[in-house]
Amino acid sequence: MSDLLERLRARGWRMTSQRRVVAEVLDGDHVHLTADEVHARAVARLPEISRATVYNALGELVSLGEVIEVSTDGRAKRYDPNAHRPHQHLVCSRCGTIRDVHPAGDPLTDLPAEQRFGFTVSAVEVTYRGLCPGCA
Amino acid sequence: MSDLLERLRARGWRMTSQRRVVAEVLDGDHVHLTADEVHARAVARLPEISRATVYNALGELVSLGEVIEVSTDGRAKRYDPNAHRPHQHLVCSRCGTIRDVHPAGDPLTDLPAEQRFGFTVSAVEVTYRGLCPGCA
DNA sequence: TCTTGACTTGGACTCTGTCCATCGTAGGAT
DNA sequence: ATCCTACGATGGACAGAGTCCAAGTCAAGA
Repeated sequence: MSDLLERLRARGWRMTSQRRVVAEVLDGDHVHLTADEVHARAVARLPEISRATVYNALGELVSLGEVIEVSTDGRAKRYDPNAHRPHQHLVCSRCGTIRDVHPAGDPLTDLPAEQRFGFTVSAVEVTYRGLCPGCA
Repeated sequence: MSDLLERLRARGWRMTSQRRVVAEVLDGDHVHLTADEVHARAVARLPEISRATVYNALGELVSLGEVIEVSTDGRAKRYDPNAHRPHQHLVCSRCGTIRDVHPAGDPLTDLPAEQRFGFTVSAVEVTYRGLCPGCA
């Protein structure tokens, strides 16, 4: 069904019912679930799936570049399946809602050479914080 | 001695030996210690100080706006006393070193209205990732 | 110096995530 | 269709980071 499952199979990812469920749970836009939330939704479809398996599958999806790990609050990491289009996050400070945003321009070039301290900069994470319409 | 202690006292922050030590440990530029690191350094000066007290003091310094909480790695939060000048962070992906950087321009204005989903955006966090000179 | 409310303590507890020995199974080989 | 086996799943113990609480202590104003 989903491209994600197709891509994973094509890359030789051994398919199990557990992995399929985890990948399916992560399908969609503006999805930013914690590992426990993924586990809870997976259990709804496959009651005996364990936490360790969910953590394993998430870790592999991240390694494969199919899912991005996001830590917006210093608590649980969240998993974002929108990995194929560079984007940033807009987070509500009250309720924690997260939206993906796509600003113009490349934030990487915003850091002038004299501010790089000799670092080789290869990525930028940007998090916009504020209140969502429901919490304002 | 430090402005920080003066400001805290002026704002009616009840001064104790424990709080003084925590504030002193956080003095300086490019300081980004975890709570446990702050505790370890505090213990060197005040052997009986407890972890809970360090957490309490750090939490209050953050509430007072004197220290910024930074989560760059999804592990322990780090505490940055450079709270009075807006800045961003440059993080080494290998060794974890953190530098404060001050790019030109206001990153808040980079997010166009049609990308705000009705949010009232009030802050931006930017983390540049790469390799430091020692790890490159 | 006294008093009192705020601060500190340390241990128990929660949450998030990792590790490991054992069991089960996907998928290639026959 | 069946068999094999290496890879994946399981769940319980463990670890790291942080919070909570009841009891004891102390800073600072009266």
